[in-house]
Amino acid sequence: MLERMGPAMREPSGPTAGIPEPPWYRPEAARRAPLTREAIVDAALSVLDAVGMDGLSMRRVAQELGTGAASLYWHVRNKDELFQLVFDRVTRDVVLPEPDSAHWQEQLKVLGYEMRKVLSKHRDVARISFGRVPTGPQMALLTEWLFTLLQPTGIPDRAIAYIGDIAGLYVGAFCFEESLGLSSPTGEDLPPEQIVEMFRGYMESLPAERFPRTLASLELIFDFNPEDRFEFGLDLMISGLEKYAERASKRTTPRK
Amino acid sequence: MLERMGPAMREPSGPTAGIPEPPWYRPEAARRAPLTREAIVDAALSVLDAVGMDGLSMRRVAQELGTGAASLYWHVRNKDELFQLVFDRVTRDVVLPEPDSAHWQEQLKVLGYEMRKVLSKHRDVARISFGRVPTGPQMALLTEWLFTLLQPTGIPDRAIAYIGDIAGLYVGAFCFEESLGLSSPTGEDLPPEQIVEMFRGYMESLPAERFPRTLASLELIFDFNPEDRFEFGLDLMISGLEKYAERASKRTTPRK
DNA sequence: TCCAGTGTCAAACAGTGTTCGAGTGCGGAA
DNA sequence: TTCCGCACTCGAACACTGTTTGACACTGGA
Repeated sequence: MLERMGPAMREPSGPTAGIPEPPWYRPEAARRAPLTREAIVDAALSVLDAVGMDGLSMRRVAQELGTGAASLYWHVRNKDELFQLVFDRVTRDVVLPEPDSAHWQEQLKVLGYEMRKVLSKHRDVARISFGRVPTGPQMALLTEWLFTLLQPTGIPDRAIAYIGDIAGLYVGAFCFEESLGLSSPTGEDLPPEQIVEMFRGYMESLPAERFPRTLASLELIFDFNPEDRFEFGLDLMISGLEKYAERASKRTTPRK
Repeated sequence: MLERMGPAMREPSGPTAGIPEPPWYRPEAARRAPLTREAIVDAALSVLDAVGMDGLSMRRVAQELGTGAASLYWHVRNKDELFQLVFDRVTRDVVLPEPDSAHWQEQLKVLGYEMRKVLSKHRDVARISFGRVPTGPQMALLTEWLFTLLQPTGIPDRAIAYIGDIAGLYVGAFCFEESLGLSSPTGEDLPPEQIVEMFRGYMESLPAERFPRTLASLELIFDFNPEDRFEFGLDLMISGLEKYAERASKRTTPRK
């Protein structure tokens, strides 16, 4: 007695149920793309956009592909590797301008914005990216680009090596926090504006004699403009770097 | 027929098994501290140190307290609130020096180190902290401290409001990444030095004609000295801030 | 003596990542 | 043509997870 049916007979029940289909008509194969790493990453990205990182389960990704969770494990070692693949796929989209050392400040800023754009393109990708290093060609290209851009400015190599790391950390962290939104400290999930209101109410209740400056600047503290804040951080790092460049150029062309 | 036994009879099996104990001798009550929010947070911290954030489950925390998971939910809304409580508890330990505007650079650095110290005291706390805002008195004190320290330097209020945010982001992100360690891009878990070796091997295999600078600086790129890197980032932000202070002091006491 | 309220907790629920092993179809060798 | 091994699929199961339910115990006050 046959317990398992061939693919042609595994059709949804209906008026044609039980009637075998001709062997050359294989609806499953036609309906879905072949199961490859690429296809799985695509599916994972759709799921991510639809339900976010917390909602993404192997079963959900498999469902997107019209198959079962176990099938994914032939192509992917585990969920973490899948996330890494998603991350690698997404970071492929970073495009770097031709390095121009004369305008290194602007170009660093462009890099920052570019990374932010890419991390914000798909939901929760920033969260996935965090604590993950882009391995592969993309990282190599970026490293070379950074050195090409900054070496002529006199910034020491060690600082260049560090800045790549730290800028990545900053942009990643910023986007991560942004994508998380703020969560209620009491654990319930409330609309964000209500949470902000909670915070604000608490801050306003502080005793004026102990917190005069905080209270006077409440407007600024609660004026969350992500664009400004992001740019401020970038500017901070870039003008920090300028010191290295200046010091180096002074050494090269002393004016004394 | 009694299906449930009283606490005095739920003793571990052994030679005394089955023999009732006098009612005034209640070993459970004596053995464990009363179940309070404080006690739960304590237990969570021990569990965290023992098995890390991924290993921490409500059942595990309950076990630490000699009870069941359900009991925790009377005191704590959910796991997320428990994490927030742990975070609040840990950040209470941040101590700030008396603000001294004449040495604001050093003091900002001290703040950075202090935050890093606190986040590194317990395992995975940095991970928990991320995307979480310290609410409550600690945040208020820190905000007031920052304004007190920086307003006399001429740094504009808006920049002060931003820097608190961004510095927190930086330190949190740094410790987070540090606490994660690096994870293999293929998802298997390997000893860190082996992963570094993988990366390095890949980088060394790059074609020399396209990646001359990267290859020349490989030593620097793979010289991961966390202390240096952390300090570099702090310095970057602080010297970035100095520009604001300089500009402001020039405006106040013009030398032209 | 009763009662309301605070607190406890076994059992169950719906979900997770991952593994196992039986089963499939296909390319190529015999 | 027959057969075999291999790449691949996937239902079922395992050992977990966070959280809810509802019955129960205990305590202080009326």
